[in-house]
Amino acid sequence: MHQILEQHIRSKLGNDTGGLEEVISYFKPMKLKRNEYLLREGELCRSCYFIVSGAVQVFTIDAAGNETTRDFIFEEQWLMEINSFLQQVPSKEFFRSIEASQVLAISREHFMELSIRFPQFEKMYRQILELSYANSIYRINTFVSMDALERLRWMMDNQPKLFTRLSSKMIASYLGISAETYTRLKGKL
Amino acid sequence: MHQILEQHIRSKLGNDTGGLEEVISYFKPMKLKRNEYLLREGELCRSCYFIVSGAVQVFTIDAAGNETTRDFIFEEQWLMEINSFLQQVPSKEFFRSIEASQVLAISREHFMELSIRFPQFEKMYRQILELSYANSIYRINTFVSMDALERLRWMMDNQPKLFTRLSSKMIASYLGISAETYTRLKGKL
DNA sequence: CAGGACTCTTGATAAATGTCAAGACTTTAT
DNA sequence: ATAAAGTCTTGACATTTATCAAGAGTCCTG
Repeated sequence: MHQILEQHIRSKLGNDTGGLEEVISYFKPMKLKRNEYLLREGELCRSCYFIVSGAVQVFTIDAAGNETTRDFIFEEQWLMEINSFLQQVPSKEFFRSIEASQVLAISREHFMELSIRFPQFEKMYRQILELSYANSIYRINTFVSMDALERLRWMMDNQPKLFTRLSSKMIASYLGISAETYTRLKGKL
Repeated sequence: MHQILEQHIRSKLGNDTGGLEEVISYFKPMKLKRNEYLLREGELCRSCYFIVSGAVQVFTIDAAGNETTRDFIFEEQWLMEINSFLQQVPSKEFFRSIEASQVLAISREHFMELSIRFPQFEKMYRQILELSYANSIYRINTFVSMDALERLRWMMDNQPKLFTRLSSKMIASYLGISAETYTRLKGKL
């Protein structure tokens, strides 16, 4: 598992990766079955996760018990509840595996230490923030301006891989619509 | 104008602000009347902006000509179209002043230079990214899971200041609903 | 392999929201 | 000061989407 993380970091930073072995040594491997929780609402997000294989759903549950999905995290992607992780306040989100997954976890304390000791680690963190933020802006703009059918078309055009890994229920939850509406929209395409 | 930026940076970084005067000297002042554009869809975002006074609307226009607002940026907040700024690809968003505003602008080239030469500048940039990203996540989660009335209630509870500065049309655009629906929802509260 | 849980679909109906039109009012520009 | 443009509201109606219910198929799990 650590080798995949090493390759990932090299692909982000190129060859200027002094101390990479030590950095990687702080990541602890975890194995998840399907439907295991990495984080629940109300808990503190104490770790940053790198998904080596598998997939994790990031979602909230509203007062009526409905799940809505903010994002899916697949292999070679990073995962944290940034507000809870940075401010150590209760998480608003759940993280749950939707496939058997291999994960590398680094504690908040080690993460902060590495950010200070290895400027290249901080640089990579900043790059991940930039990418995540840019993606979240796309999500806001598509979601606020489009109706359900347009959002589905947008998803098919821009994130077709999601359809190969996710159940209809998951896709509906990501689109912010009921499973029934999703079934009906599929019929229109 | 530069003094306000200086205070802002000190409030973010504390006293470890070596080189602050040089950093600030790269910011060029601009004055905007109401309804002037800082950025249009299709253009490259060549600058990062610090709003000294006034307010700017960040919005997109869809195929039907409808405007939807991603965010409002007020005094002492930062503004950029991050994807266009970093990748130098065409912007998807418009930036337009909704009040007469004073703005400090730093070019992409100077921004990159300062990030390399002044680690404290990069640190502040990272803090702004973290905050912006965390805010965008709240926006996604509230928007995807709530209906229009719930979103209005959320906005009144969490961002009451917006109602003191913005027209009904602006608020409706931020909530992702028509102006007529906004009028009717107000009647329910 | 048998039962139970879950998924997907379809129908009927209700609720939410958009669109179009019109009028009163306010702001802006000349 | 006045005309033009924009804002806010209300009504009528159409469209979109949710909710509830039921059934067929699938997948776990003991």
